[in-house]
Amino acid sequence: MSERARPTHHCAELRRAHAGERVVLTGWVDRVRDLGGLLFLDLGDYRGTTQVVVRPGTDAARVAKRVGAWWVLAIEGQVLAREPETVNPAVETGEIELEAEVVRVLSEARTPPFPPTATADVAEELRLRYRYLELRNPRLQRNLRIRGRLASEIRAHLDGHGFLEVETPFLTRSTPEGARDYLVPSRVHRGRFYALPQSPQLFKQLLMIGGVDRYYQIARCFRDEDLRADRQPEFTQVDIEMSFADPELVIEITEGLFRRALGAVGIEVRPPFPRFTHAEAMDRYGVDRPDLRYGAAITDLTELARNSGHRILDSILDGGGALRGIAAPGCAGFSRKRLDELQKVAVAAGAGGLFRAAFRDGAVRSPLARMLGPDRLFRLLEAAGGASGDLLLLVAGEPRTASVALGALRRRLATSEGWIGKDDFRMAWVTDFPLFDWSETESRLTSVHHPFTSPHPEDLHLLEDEPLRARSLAYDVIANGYEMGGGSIRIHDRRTQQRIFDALRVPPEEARERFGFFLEALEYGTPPHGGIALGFDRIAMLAAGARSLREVIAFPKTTSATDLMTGSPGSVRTSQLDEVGVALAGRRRRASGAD
RNA sequence: GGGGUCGUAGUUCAGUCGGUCCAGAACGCCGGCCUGUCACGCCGGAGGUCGCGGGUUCGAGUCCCGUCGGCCCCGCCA
Repeated sequence: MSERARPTHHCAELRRAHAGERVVLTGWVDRVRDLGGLLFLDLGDYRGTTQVVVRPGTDAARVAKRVGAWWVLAIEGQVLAREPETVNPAVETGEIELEAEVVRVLSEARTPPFPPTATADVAEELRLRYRYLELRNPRLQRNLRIRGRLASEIRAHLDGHGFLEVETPFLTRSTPEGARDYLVPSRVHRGRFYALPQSPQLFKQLLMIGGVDRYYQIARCFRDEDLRADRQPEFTQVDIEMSFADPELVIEITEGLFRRALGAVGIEVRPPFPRFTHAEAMDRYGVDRPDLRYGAAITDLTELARNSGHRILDSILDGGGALRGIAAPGCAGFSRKRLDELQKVAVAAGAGGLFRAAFRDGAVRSPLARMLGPDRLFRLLEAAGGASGDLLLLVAGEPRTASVALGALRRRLATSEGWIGKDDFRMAWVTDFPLFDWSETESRLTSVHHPFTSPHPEDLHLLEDEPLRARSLAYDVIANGYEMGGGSIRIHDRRTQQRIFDALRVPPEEARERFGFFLEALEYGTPPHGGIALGFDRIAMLAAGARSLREVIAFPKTTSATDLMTGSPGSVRTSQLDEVGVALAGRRRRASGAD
């Protein structure tokens, strides 16, 4: 009688051809069907299940009578081909069963708070608290396997292109700009703090200076900001940097990476990906990460609409405004209620109002018809790429605002009208981002990308006088309306870097204090370099067809950045605080639970 | 920081206008019966801080205020 617990086969492996073999299976009890005499139990793991038959009166039966769901067993016995009338065609292993001779209980199990293999209707709060149980669910098993496969393919791709995987510190220092840092107090240096990296940005540039001319890392990053379905406080970037690179090289390597990694999980993307300048993306789609899985792009109709006789429209256009529109396919029959909803969406997105025209059966219905006339409305429809049956939605106003509002309508309609095919996957590049934008709250310029992004060489002369018109050598890679990553060619000379800090109004003493080491490094022979950082969790999320990053992270956090399983963040003893020289601000002390 | 939404047996939910609702169902769990089941079946049983605190009321799961937690969104996220 063998005492071994090591399986000879896994639970989805046995077939008719194994009949007669003596095997050992290990796994969880999925279900027990005790018929009083005969007892069946399904033994399984993430690969599948195998039916075990236990005969009455045997030693195996005496043990099997006790077991419950999710006990861990090793079962030794002989594989039997089932009689034709007892074959279960719904199960891969349904042609055989294992006749138990020895049932060993490796582990008993409490009844789980929810059935791990059927979690669809279970409150997420509960699933997160017992995440290790939910991980047994086939959906999460599949997602984790997709994620793991992506990581290994990405490594293989980059290794194959001469990139070296290098780790960079987690305990580093806070940098200005960007998100809030997670801080770690120093015990040795009271009153000083490490910051967890928001990205390995400076380190990867220093690796270029250090002669590692092709670097990558699948790196954890930390940002203490409010969360969303597609944002976690700690997340993973595929961080890539290379010396002597131009945007074309970065794009080529990245496209190859996506083709290989996504291809390995059954998603075909075909480089070269289409490209849009940031200005084109904003004008045509009203966002900097357009979803290309559906049409209804935005068209500028200003010239066709001039001198319409419509008082409001004319005054907007004469004042330098634009008329832009989208043709929503098949939406001509929308009810008054649905049109009102669209109006609300447009106004919430900044539009002053929403004009519309519905085209059906060679006729047009529109509040604009009386002033513009049907012929002009049909010309607008044609210019917007529409046809009979479509609903033309028009926004007049400041050109960019009009596009942003129409972009919001486009996204809303894509969801409500089912414009998105289930297996569509469309990637693209957005290039020529502005270098700066204006922060109303801080009354100063801020970097659109980050302060180490190279200005576009043609726009260097704009930095001091017209900085908001300056473009950068930054690029984003997008998929299905999500930003999948972004990168840039970096500044590699000290003087240009200084001009950027000046434009950002970073005080010289602060620049020196917080990354003097980096500015100094730039003075010791810096190769031109650039790279990209890809949002690995989002790649995995889209590859898995999931709607939330929590679906592709083994142990994710809630939208309030807590871990319901471990209870983090947790309180610490006062002695621990004393050790690191931290005192809680008065009224918070009790609330935080420190004791 | 703001808005929305949800919170009732282990789980998923129902619970009408505030009153036979000392809160029900299904699944799960426990016990009994059952030798070809595979969502086994049949019979029986146990199981509740209606998230928490306060208020209104003769009476609150239900109404009001506050608060905690999950999720979604805006701000924020170079």
